[in-house]
Amino acid sequence: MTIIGLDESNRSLILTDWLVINLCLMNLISQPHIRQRRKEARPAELTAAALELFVEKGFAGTRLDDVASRAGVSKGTLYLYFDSKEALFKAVIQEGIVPVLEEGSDLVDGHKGSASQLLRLMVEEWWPRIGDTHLAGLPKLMMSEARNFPELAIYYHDTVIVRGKNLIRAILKRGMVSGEFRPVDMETTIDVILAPLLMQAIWRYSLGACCGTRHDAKRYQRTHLDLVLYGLANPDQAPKGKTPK
Amino acid sequence: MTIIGLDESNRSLILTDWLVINLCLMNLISQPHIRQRRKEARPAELTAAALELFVEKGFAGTRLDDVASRAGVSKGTLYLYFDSKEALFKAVIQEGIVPVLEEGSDLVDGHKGSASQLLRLMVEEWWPRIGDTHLAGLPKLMMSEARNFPELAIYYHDTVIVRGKNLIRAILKRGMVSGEFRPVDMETTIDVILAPLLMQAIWRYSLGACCGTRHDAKRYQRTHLDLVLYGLANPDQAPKGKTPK
Amino acid sequence: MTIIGLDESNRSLILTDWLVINLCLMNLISQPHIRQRRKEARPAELTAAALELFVEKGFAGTRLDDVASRAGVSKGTLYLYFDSKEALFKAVIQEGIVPVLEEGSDLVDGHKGSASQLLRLMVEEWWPRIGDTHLAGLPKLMMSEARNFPELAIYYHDTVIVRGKNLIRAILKRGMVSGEFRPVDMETTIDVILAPLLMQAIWRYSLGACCGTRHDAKRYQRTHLDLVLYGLANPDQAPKGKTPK
Amino acid sequence: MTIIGLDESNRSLILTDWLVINLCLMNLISQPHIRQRRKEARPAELTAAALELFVEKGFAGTRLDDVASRAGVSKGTLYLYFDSKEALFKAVIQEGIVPVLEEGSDLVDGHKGSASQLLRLMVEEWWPRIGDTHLAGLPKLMMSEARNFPELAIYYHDTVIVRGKNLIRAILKRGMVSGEFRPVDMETTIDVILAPLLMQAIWRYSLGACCGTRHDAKRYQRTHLDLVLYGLANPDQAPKGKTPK
DNA sequence: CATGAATGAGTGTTCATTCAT
DNA sequence: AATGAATGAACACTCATTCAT
Repeated sequence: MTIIGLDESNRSLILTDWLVINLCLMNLISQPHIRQRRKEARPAELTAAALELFVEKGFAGTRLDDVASRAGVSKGTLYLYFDSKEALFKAVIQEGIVPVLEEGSDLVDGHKGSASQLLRLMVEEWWPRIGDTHLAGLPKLMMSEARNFPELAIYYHDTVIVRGKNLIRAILKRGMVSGEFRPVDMETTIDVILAPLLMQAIWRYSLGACCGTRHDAKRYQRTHLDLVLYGLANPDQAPKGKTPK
Repeated sequence: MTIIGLDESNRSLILTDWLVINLCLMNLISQPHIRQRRKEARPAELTAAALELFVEKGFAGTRLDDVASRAGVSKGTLYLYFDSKEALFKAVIQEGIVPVLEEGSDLVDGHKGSASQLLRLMVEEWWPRIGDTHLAGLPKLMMSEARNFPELAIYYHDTVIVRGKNLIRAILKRGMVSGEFRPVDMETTIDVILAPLLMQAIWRYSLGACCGTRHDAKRYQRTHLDLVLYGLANPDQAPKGKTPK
Repeated sequence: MTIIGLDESNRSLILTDWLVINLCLMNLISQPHIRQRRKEARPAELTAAALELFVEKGFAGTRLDDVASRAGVSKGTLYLYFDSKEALFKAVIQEGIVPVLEEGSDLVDGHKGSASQLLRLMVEEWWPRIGDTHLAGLPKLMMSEARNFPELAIYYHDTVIVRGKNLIRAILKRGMVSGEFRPVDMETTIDVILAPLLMQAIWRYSLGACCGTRHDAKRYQRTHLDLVLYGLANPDQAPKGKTPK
Repeated sequence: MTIIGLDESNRSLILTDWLVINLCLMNLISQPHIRQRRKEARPAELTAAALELFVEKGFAGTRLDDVASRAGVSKGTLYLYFDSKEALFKAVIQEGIVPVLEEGSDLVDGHKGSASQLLRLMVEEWWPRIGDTHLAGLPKLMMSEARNFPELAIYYHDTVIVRGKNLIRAILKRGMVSGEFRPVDMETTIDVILAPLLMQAIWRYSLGACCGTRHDAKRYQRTHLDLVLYGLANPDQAPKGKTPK
């Protein structure tokens, strides 16, 4: 196709042109720029397709044929970019977790208001940036496959979980220092606060996809925040009878 | 059976006869019992083995050979009791969910004290009865495989999830009626309260099994309860400055 | 069951009786006469069941489970009488071919009338004695499995085919000697005469069992005989314009 | 395709260019052709191998491993072309029955001579075209497996048997109309005439393959024709004392 | 004798991986 | 770079055979 386009604009090719062409063809038809652009997009297209299928069927239940055809390429092509199914899996995980936590960190560092406001901000931002994204499939995928890929699980843990918890820890610490939050057991509180967020993501890609009584994400988060902020509120300081903000 | 019939029709046997008979028949009778017991125990042994492996590796990743050998039988034997891998999976799920929710329901109905105490009781009982059991693998398994077995997911949802939520709903309703809990959005609150429990179980059989910074279940639950009860406490009623019990 | 019947008629058993009984039981409950009779019938019941199934599904396609349950026994019992599936198959063949050819031979030897009449008699007797019997399944079975059991095929060939051909040969010879039949190539004629009989049997247990436009066996045989006798009739001798008898 | 498009738009290429191109591309083009040819030939190679083995061992007794290795490929390759063992079986049957009956029909329609000659021609042609071919295994295979594949048996019946009988019927009708043949029962006569042909094919792939006293096909057919034509000859018309031709 | 639970070798089928083009 | 035909190891499932009872 490419070649046809190329020669359609050169109806009077002479021998030298042909030699050039042949040289190109001998390189197994080297790809012009349009292809080039796609070529760079390929890995991302493949991991995107793979993410969806891994999340849906699990690692072992996913066929590379399906991944390839969902990405619009042949199965062989997949192996140009990934050495094995496992390598693809790892790429899916690693690609999925890179970007977001940086922003969270910036958010925390740059924030000027109260810890409550910051926590609210974090939770509210989590939904559009992760929870409502395909990225939200990652937690479910990682939970499902952790024991089949322990090293990867550790990597995920250290890169995502630990850093996510760091964000919450920073907020809690700030709130407790300022007296806005009552003193609580730090580490377990972090887990308890995060659990509903994670469960929401996991649910969405598991039971929620089957027997979904439509889930109102916004309401769920509002309730979550409400409960957590109430639960953290320092009774000695906060004005009584008022919802903590 | 034959033997039983035989002694029922001979009521005039005296002790010595029985000794003779018993000695003679011992190797005809006693071993069948062992066999019998084994035969009846087999399905449970197999589903137990299967549960462990399904939870660990996922459905597709589990080899029936492994299930069989973990149960101490050959692969063929497995097929005496289950028609297919899928049938085994379904049996694992169904067998796992039968027993516990009844007790929960009784607990709620029979409780005399405050809603807070009841909620505390529920959460505290959940751990030894489910969370600390192999049954706790079920949520993780179901989350992982829901989309591969949608009908089963619906069954699980209706049988376990819905009924579990009913328990919490009953408690919340009681507390809100009595004024012990402040008014909150019922349905989402239920989910938010349950999420940390479920996450704890899921975690235990996923990332927790790999990168477990030893998880202190008791402390986690104490914090969870603390946060929830604080968060639900009715500020108009509860004595200020005091941790809700 | 047997035992129950036995002790129901002896409500006042004393010790010695019990010793006798126990001795019997130690022999693993020796079988009374009713059983005995069945015991002798067992092999025949089993081969009968096996014949049907082998004919229907072929050797490899037949499950011993099915054979046993069609004969009303358990699979283990089958192995009390036959060492292996192959042994059962051989028994089926051997049992099926024993009886009939003797009679044919007697028929030929004792016959006084014309060769035509004898041939007609043979063909007509073939139907009720073999063709309309389960035995007619044997040719189909043997054809199907000959190459899987060459030695058995040779045995069958020598025992059935050769002897069957001998019968026809004797008749043809007699007819040719007497001038009733015109001279023909003996050996191939025998085959050509037998072929429709065999095909009829084979058909019945193969395509005829599926897409049977109801097959009128009598008419088929009449036509066969008619064609053969016409075809063999000696034009120099037979009264012209008259159907040969 | 690319290459073709390329040269279509370059009509001014001269011979030398083409030589260059051909040399360069030779290893890009010529080998695909070989592949292509193989790829298209594969199904036929596979069904050919399968036919042999199915005829020899029966459907259930044939291992796909053997089919594949007889065709010179691996077992997996077989599944690129056939969905299942059963699909392969059906392909074997369907592929085997397509071609020959058309010719027979043409033969009958175009024939000018006597019905006897036509019948002789049909029978004589049958041997080199079918009887002496691997196709002759089909009847044996179909007989053996009819009851395991009833729908296929019906298809075979309607496509092969019925049409084969139509050919004979047409000949008989012609001969009876012309007075060449005496009046006989049409339908059963067809069967009786065909039976020796079919038996010959079946025999060849069953007992004949084991205990073959070498079978003289030509002589067998001559006798068959001789007997049939004598048997059909109209005594009112045919010159007496003369073998019908 | 009779049973049927247990076995494990064998086979149909799938699918990750390779490689010639 | 891309394809897809080919491979073969792996696994679900079957069934002839054994054996404890």
